[in-house]
Amino acid sequence: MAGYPLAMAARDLQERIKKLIIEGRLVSGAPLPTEPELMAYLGASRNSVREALKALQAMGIVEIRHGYGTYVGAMSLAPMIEGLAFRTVAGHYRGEDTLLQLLELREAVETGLISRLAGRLPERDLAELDALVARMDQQAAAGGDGLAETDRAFHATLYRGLDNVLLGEVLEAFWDAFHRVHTDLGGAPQDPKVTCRQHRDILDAVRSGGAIRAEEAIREHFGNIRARLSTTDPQDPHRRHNERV
Amino acid sequence: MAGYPLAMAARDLQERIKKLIIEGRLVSGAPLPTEPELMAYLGASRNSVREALKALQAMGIVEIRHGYGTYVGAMSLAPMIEGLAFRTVAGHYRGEDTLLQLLELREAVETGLISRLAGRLPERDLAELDALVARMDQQAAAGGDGLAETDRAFHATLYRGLDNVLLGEVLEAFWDAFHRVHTDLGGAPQDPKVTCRQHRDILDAVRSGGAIRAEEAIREHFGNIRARLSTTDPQDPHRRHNERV
DNA sequence: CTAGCTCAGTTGGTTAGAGCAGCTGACTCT
DNA sequence: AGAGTCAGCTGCTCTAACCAACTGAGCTAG
Repeated sequence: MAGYPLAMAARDLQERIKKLIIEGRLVSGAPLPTEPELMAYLGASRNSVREALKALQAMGIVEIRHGYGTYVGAMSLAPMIEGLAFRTVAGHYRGEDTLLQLLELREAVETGLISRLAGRLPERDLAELDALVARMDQQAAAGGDGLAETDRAFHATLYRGLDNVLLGEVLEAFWDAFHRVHTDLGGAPQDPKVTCRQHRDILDAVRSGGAIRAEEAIREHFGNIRARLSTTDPQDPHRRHNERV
Repeated sequence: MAGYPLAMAARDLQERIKKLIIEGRLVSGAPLPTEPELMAYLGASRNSVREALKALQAMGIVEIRHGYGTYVGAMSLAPMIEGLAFRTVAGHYRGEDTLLQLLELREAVETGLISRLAGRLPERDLAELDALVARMDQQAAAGGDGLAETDRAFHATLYRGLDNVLLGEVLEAFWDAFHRVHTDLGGAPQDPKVTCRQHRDILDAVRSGGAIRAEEAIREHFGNIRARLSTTDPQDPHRRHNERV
């Protein structure tokens, strides 16, 4: 309609919108043109524009707010979590050990990284970790509410010391994906007390500076989760099925 | 239209299609219902169904082939590469050191993992790595064509020894994202000879079993790439701009 | 004068129907 | 029997209309 090759629109539309963001140096949250404006600019129908936006939204590149506008997305790793989670669940229901694989991925990466942290964490982070373990204790003593969130925070805070935002996000994404699939599949929750003690062990090891001891602490932690996994992972994963995928 | 809540269609459509895959135990490549069939099954218009499919396609969950049908996707980490690459490019053009961050992510993870491989790789893999380094030598002597692909294969083969398919895919995804962004941004290619020697060093270290030496070899390799990065990363990244992304 | 409500206008969400484009497989003509 | 053709599936794009969510200006009541 506007002098374009008249074929293969969809794929290109996404690229052109991306280009718009790149070349405009747009930061997350910056407003994008409205749908009618995009139609004019891209020379495509409303429909095609919307399909492109939907795809970009799925990748976290744009954010669409009904009745408000379209904006540059947060570009978090949320889509990656989504993808990993689905992939894991789908594989699981076909009888593959994908959840275990995901756990091993976390274990491999975290054991590899923990030794670089031993004895190198600033007091400020250590104090924060202390507080988190303390809270964990409380939550474990009570029903165990909110324990997962504290666990997440612990790992996040731990690897913040590596001083790489991206790395931190990736690890959080792995944690999220695992946790989400685990609960969606109705996996058995950990024993709060054991989990708590293991986190304290990790913190102690990192504080005292022993790289090898830290690695062992992490490995034991994951070993515990893994044990729980296999006890509740019968051949027929049909048992329970949540709405969320 | 078909007795459904009459609101909030789009988001749910994706979930329902996912559910279709999960509950059908569909493997990658299995055919999905056609658009008209999905319209009937989901009780939504063509347009909404297509938007949902587009989003799922962007996540690698379905694959759409024009004139042929819709199929369950490969669920590879390709979307994650896409997302990472865009995020990196966008940040770069806003003056952030995202490419360096991505490289450091790779370095952190790979240095963490290499020690677990030292002395543990089966002879079969070592031989394959030998062949790859040899090919690298050839390609370095010639113009340097195909060197990148060999580099990729080297890293992929190396971490195959960790015996976790998912981990291997994640590392490959990081490699792909970095390589793609680096070339798209017109970064300076490595010195083929240096790269070649460093890969041989890594292989030697892994073969001889020295965990620490292996780590050092990896670190030196990445240090080299990093040095190249900073020499060609002026304050104004405007210099060149590719079509892709 | 201000606090709160209302409503018009903007933005995205959904539907409908028509026609275009790529692929397959059976049918036909040589 | 083989090769070309065409009917029919498939997904792709467009147009046009209406629905639904949100904002903000303006009005009303206190």
